[in-house]
Amino acid sequence: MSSDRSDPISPPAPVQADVQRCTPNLPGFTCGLDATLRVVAGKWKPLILYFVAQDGPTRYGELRRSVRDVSDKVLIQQLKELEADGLVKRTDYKEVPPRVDYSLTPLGRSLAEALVPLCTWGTEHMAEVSRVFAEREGWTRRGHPPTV
Amino acid sequence: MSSDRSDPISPPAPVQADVQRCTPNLPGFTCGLDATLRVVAGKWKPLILYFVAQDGPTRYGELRRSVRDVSDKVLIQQLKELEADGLVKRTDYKEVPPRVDYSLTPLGRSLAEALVPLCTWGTEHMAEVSRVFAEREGWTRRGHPPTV
DNA sequence: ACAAGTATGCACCTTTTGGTAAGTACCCAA
DNA sequence: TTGGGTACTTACCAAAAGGTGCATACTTGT
Repeated sequence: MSSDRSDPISPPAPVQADVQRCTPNLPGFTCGLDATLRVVAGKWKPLILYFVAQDGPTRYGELRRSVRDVSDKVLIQQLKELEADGLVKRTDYKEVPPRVDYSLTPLGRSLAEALVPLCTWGTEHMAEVSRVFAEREGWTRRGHPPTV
Repeated sequence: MSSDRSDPISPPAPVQADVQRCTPNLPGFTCGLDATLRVVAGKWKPLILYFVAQDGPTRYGELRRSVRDVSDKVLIQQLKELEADGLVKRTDYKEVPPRVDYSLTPLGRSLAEALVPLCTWGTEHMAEVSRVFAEREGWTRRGHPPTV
């Protein structure tokens, strides 16, 4: 027991309290962040939300062309999940060459707003991140994402 | 050709301009959101960032116990990536029973702050999300995440 | 002496995710 | 008639992501 754990080198213990503690629980998740992550997990979901938030009701084909490099299968699939999670609303106009569009529900809109800081952060630190990524690997860890 | 595209059913065209448009480009990514997502992608990364942001320098074992259900392999791996991306700093005290701790770099701290709205959103809408998830599937799509 | 804790590394394997390509049913323009 | 566009669906696959379990080297507690 000789040693106290007081360290010779350790930093001045920042103790940042600016980031609030998550509120624990509810049936499924353990904290807010956890809940959010489950809903936005999916390669294109944040982008989709962002797109629709910007453009308002968006037709499938339009979305398809905007979210570059996404395949039909996956786009549809993610849209379905977003719909099932109550974030987007699908409107089928029952027209003869099919016409469908997607818009955000109030819930989806609020999530899109919560994504803004992430977008801002990325924009502000893109140079740094870019540099780090560049020296690390052979780029494009896998055909890289869209254009928003 | 008969039809103008004015729709019979469409909603009042919300046109939400509150969500700003992403600033296009830089070598690798296409927008800020894209850049951010690449860095925080990983099942436990946001949680790790959040944890360390709250607790300050955190020892490996401590983190391991906090981020429940994560395996050593993956935790280490994600920590390495976060370190390589300049978000966390690893400090090895070179002591004899190994002692190491992880803390956030300024960059990491700023990201953690950008995550706050997501945490808040999740907390506020946990009930809704929870309900939807509940009726959808056999719960725990895969042993569910941690406690933060 | 032996179990446990410390911070990893490594081999192997399963799950998840995403992608490709083709098909559907219907319309319009060339 | 052929070709293109609309909004999907399905079957089949490849790759990424994550998990399990064992090993290391050394110390402390029992």
